[in-house]
Amino acid sequence: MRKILKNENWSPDAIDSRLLALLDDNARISVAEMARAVNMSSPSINERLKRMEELGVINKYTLELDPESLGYPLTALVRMRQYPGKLKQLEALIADIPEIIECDKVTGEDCFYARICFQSMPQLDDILDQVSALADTNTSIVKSTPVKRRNVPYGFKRD
Amino acid sequence: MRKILKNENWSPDAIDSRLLALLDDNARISVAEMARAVNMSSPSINERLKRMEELGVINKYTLELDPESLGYPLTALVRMRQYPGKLKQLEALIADIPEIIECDKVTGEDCFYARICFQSMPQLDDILDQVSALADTNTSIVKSTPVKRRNVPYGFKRD
DNA sequence: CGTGAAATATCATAGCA
DNA sequence: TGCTATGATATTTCACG
Repeated sequence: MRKILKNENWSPDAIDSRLLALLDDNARISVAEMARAVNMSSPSINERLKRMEELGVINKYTLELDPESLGYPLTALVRMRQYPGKLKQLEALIADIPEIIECDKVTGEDCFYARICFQSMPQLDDILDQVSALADTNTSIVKSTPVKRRNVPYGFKRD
Repeated sequence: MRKILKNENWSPDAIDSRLLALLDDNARISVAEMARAVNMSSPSINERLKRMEELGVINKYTLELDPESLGYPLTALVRMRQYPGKLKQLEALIADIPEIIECDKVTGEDCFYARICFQSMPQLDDILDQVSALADTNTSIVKSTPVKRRNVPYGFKRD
């Protein structure tokens, strides 16, 4: 599953799109079942998957875990702006806290946007205390999620 | 893979954690290979997976696609505050734009945080124009991603 | 790119510790 | 919860259009 080249001009055909949809829905579906779904042979499905993996279109097959079941019922979105000279330290701290499940460096006033999942308010407080030594923070608690994380559009071009 | 009950007190044991790690890394790994990795039989691994699926710990097996390969090299994080009386319309619009790959409703001044992937600046402009009819927006462009989206911690409790 | 067929590996279930 | 054994499926490779 190593990316062989940056393919600027690849685009899925109708079959690829359907395969991606099937895998998006359940990445453990068998090749045989996908083959049946699109009326093709298993070997050709296999080749298509290999191709998409090697092109880097498919980054990985993975799990979506339920945070609540694992004891993390709450999520916060935190904007951070590091204090002068603290950038490296802040990046290291962020990478080191497993409850920070995503962090982007952005343009504009706030430098980082982080997504933090937490078990209780005291735990969030503890994490924010650590971060506050290195950055100004602005925290919002997630009340609901109108759009759950989904993949980029992968339907074939019908322009 | 239907969630049977909200299990407040479940927590993975050492074997479960290793299985989750294997699946997190590659959700298409065979049951037999997992069994080998943890020195157990395939049927018992199968049962553990079923249990975690039914408990709702494992939400789904899915794909991680590479946005760039699919023509979406850019990401923006947008904070939105809807205009009076426009909440429902805004939520409908957000759900309808496939380039908005995630959206949370939060406490505080800004009501929504959205993640938008886009192909070009004109496309982002177009999307923001649509949103701007219903809400104030504040947009940041992602420059880099120090922590890529990862799952909640699932190592077994070693307190 | 696609296929069919055959060797190998895997999965699912039943029966039992 | 776990194991072994087994028949049914799935995967993968190959020669070929």
